[in-house]
Amino acid sequence: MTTRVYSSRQAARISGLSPRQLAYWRKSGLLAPSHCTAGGHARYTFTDLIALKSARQLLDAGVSPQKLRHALDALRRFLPTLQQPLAEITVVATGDVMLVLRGDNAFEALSGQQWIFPVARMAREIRHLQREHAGDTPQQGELFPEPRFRPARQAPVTAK
Amino acid sequence: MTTRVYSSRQAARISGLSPRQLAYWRKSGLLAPSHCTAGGHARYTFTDLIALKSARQLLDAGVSPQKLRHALDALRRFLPTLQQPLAEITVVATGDVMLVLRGDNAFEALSGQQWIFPVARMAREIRHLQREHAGDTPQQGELFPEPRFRPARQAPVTAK
DNA sequence: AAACGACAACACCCGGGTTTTTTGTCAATT
DNA sequence: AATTGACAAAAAACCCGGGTGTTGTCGTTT
Repeated sequence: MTTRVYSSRQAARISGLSPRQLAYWRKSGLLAPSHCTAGGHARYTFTDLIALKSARQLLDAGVSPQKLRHALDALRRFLPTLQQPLAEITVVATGDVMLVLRGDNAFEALSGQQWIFPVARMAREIRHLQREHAGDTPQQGELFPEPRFRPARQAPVTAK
Repeated sequence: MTTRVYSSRQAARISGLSPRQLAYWRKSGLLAPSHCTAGGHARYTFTDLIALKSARQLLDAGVSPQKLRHALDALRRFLPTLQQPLAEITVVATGDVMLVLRGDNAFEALSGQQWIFPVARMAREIRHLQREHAGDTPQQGELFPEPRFRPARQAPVTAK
């Protein structure tokens, strides 16, 4: 099967990024195309496009380019098997953070190797403790009333 | 059923916090016991203990006391039905963020009502795109090898 | 025992100014 | 058509004090 590739202009149009950004990102190593022609022209694969699109979403979410860079550096360092991190994992982000999710666990992409803590385990623990001591916990009607928040900024992501 | 309560000393021992902290937190309104004796002595319920234990974990995760305070203020403001937020919801955190999780969604406890994003939906979307273009994505052996982090830094690579 | 008050040490947050990064525009080159 | 290089503007990170919040310790009080 022939692997369809895209020129920088096409990649820019599809991802919503400027050609200039693609060029700079390529040169600086932030997000380089998987291939290039003999003449040195970029050739983006579909996977690359996913990464670019994800990057765009992260930027829109308020993540600064520098943080994105650091996060990607960290990810590449941690998980060398990932070719194009943004295309292969799930990331949540606001302006301040980038979290990498995997199953029950989550860790922070930015500040390096620090694990968060196992979400589900904690939840299970608490639930268990609560069951043991049923009757102590004040009954709460709605545990979580559908909170309606204003559609502020959108946050993005990517997945494997 | 009699509701078992705990003295401040007991609460401190169980939660791993210092009595001094409990006293200050109580006085400052960060995390006050649900009841107290006629003489003004604290009486922590089991639910309170869960909140205290959770607070401790958050501190251990690098959340500063001030951020914890702000987050709790925010949560109490957003979700007034919650008596003891830390005991009734799931929170993940690193030093920089606190996320409140609920089903597929997540929002940030600190900076207010900003939604992060629908994890599952995005994941589905991307996966769908990839299926359409199957054959393009280079196959990766282990998608996610158990990562063990090394506390070392190294220079980022520049792409050709 | 527990709470309170006062003091001190320490960590953290906020604001302003400086330095670095990122991006746009415009040739020049391949 | 795409990349490169040079320059400038904009944006973000960084550094550094000063003020505030937290916590430990030690008496005193309830």
